[in-house]
Amino acid sequence: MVLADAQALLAASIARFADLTEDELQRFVSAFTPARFPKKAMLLHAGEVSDKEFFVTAGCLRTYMIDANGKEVTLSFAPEGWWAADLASFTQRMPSRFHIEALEHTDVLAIGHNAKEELFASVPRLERVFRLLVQRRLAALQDRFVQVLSSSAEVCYNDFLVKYPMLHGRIPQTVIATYVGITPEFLSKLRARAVGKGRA
Amino acid sequence: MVLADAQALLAASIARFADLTEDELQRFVSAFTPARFPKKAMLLHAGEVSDKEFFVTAGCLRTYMIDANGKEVTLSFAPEGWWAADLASFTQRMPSRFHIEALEHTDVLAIGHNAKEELFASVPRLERVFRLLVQRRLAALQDRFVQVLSSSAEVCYNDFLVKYPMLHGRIPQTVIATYVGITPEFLSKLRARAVGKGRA
DNA sequence: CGTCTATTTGAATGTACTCAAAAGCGGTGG
DNA sequence: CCACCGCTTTTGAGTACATTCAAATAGACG
Repeated sequence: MVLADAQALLAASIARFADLTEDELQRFVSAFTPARFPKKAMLLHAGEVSDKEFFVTAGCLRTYMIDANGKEVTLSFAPEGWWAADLASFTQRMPSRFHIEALEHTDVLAIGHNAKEELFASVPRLERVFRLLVQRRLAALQDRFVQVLSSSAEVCYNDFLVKYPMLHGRIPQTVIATYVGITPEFLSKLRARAVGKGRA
Repeated sequence: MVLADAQALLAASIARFADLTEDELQRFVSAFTPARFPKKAMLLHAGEVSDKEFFVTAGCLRTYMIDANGKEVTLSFAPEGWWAADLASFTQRMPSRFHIEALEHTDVLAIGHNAKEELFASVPRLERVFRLLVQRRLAALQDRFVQVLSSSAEVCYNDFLVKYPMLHGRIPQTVIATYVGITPEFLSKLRARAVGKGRA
């Protein structure tokens, strides 16, 4: 993807939240630095203090953690047009509990802590934009949380398919299982059952 | 609780996030209106557009929803010093998916949508403070989410006890069960087992 | 006390897990 | 071109965790 296209995607994703002037949008976009990562690259290791927020313009990132039993738990995927970051670590300068990994060859626009603070100083209205963005993420996580707490594995898996249709066939089932919160073996059995019921 | 004490609690809870002047703090606190609710009062019904954010100064609120199968799922409790609100509904003016209920006779300081916007206009730095507050809530929910997805019911219940020690004995077990994500019967069995292991 | 609701207990069932092994699939070298 | 390797996915048997439904018991409140 050409850099200008990536920047346009970023600008579009933020423009929904506030009426920014051309100049403000320009300053916003140019605060980000492009970067690309090969498949399996680790963009953040648990224990590090995160200094980047990533906006994905191509490929896909995964944010996950290792639980007390050594099992991976996937918090979210970030395909094109989505954000990935450990905000707690980024904002509060504390060690991250999450890993961020490239599931594919992935292009991002990244912004560091200092650049973000300077951006806020330069365009104070963005403070509000980012608050709204974080609130959306909170609302989205609330949804997912309530669903996991109240639904069967089958429902959660179907929800993954609906929520991330663009990831169909791009992600190994072992990884999807860590998102749904089940074992890969059981996910395989769910899929077999779904085929029997007439779904591909 | 005397109003002044309640306001002091609110001021203290916000002062951790930014160095505000006396004047700013004063404007912040006086944007809130005190209110009190009897046990079982509904502060917000799902389907309504939420127009209040609540800061609890005495008693306890519960934020929950009814899932597709008609079961209650508790997102969070808000005892003294905690916040309760459906931010998605409040910010985006959309129908709430959550109910907010008083589990006890509860005193709050409440702020409506207009008052909050005026407050932001009057003290722009608060925009940042609220962003940080929301980020904390997001981080807290991430923790809880990962735990629910990766831990047994027993671990989740113990975590409730650790997280909300001040609620010990104040909340019916049927409600705690909706927080942990299990049936009240099974929670009872967990407790029986814990007693056998030597815990009260 | 009696009534209402909350909690506990028990038996049968279902959902998802573990462990083990087999099958599929893409790449690589002979 | 195919035989083999390593990795992912599937299948199966046995087990553990949690649920449902039903009934007994305990607490709270008038």
